[in-house]
Amino acid sequence: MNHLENVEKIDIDRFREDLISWFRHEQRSLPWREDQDPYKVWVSEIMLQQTRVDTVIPYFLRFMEQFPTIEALADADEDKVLKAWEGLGYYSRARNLQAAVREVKEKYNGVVPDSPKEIAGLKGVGPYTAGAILSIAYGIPEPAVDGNVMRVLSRILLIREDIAKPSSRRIFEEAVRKLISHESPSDFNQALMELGALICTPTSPSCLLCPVRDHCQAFHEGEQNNLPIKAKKKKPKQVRLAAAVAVDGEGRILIRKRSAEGLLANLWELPSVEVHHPIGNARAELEHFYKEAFQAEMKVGEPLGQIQHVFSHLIWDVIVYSAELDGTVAENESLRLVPLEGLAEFALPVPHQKMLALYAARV
DNA sequence: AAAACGTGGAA
DNA sequence: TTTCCAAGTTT
Repeated sequence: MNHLENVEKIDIDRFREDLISWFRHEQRSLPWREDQDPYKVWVSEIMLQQTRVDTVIPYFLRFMEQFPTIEALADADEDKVLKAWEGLGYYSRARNLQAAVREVKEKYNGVVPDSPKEIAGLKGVGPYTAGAILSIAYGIPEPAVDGNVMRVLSRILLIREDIAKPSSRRIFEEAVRKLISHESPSDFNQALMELGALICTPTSPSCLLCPVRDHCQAFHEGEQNNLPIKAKKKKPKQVRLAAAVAVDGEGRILIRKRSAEGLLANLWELPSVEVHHPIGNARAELEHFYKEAFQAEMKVGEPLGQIQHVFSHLIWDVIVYSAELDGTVAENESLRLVPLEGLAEFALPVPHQKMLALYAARV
């Protein structure tokens, strides 16, 4: 099936003009739109991956204040970068961004490269982000196909591919290559995304306000509410955990740094163990775990409460206990005893913030 | 190709 | 309450 045949039905010159003209009048004022600094464009694009604009804004402002340049970010401690990212989610974005910035500093003399090959080779920069930086920062006519663009073009071009499939992106990239303005690639790409965010929304698109309604084949067919086609995602898996807020004689809480790989990599946490359903003597399992992992003798007290946290692919149900450490625990790079007030210095993921809130409510 | 990888807000 | 999602990338 040739998905691009409908491109031929578009009056491309008028489409570009209607779209870009709308964008120039109606675009939102956003912090990363104040200039075209490739570093700022880059940081904003990474933060915006799978994340709402309103969520990103305060993080972006703080991040640019703390790490204003490629040099500043390259020279920062990873712990500081993760702390700045705390609460944003998908933390590998932060670690990959810093790794990539360090590569730009060393290999490209601190200048974000402007070739598709070089920029796509950077950690955390996939096909979307590469196209976004090239077009927005450098004015190069490359596709930047995100979820917005696939939704908008699936309607305008009446493309019935499942946009949840990895292979679909290629089809939309080919469409963009035919449609994109070579005079204003930045405005064109951003306009497609802005249209998706403001007008051509997932449910109940505002077709009556749409600047390119006349070009939209889904609107013409009355199909705008049936597109895009998108497969449902599967439900997250349930995981039951037991965690302890383990306090030593001086009121300090035992925290540890998570593994460098996988979920919440390199963030700090209250140590926890998975408890398997009916078996569970969670209290005994926790004491055993602390002894094995930290050589810590610990008396587990009463439950402080239970928290639930929903990730994209799993659900944590955590029973949280208070506990008292007997004697000393040897601190090291990834194991620390920290007073409650001192925890603000550490990057803790949201579920562990919730667990700590149960403890903080008692003291 | 499919699964891992976070979070908070909207429908 | 439940589902879906919001400017994706990596493995």
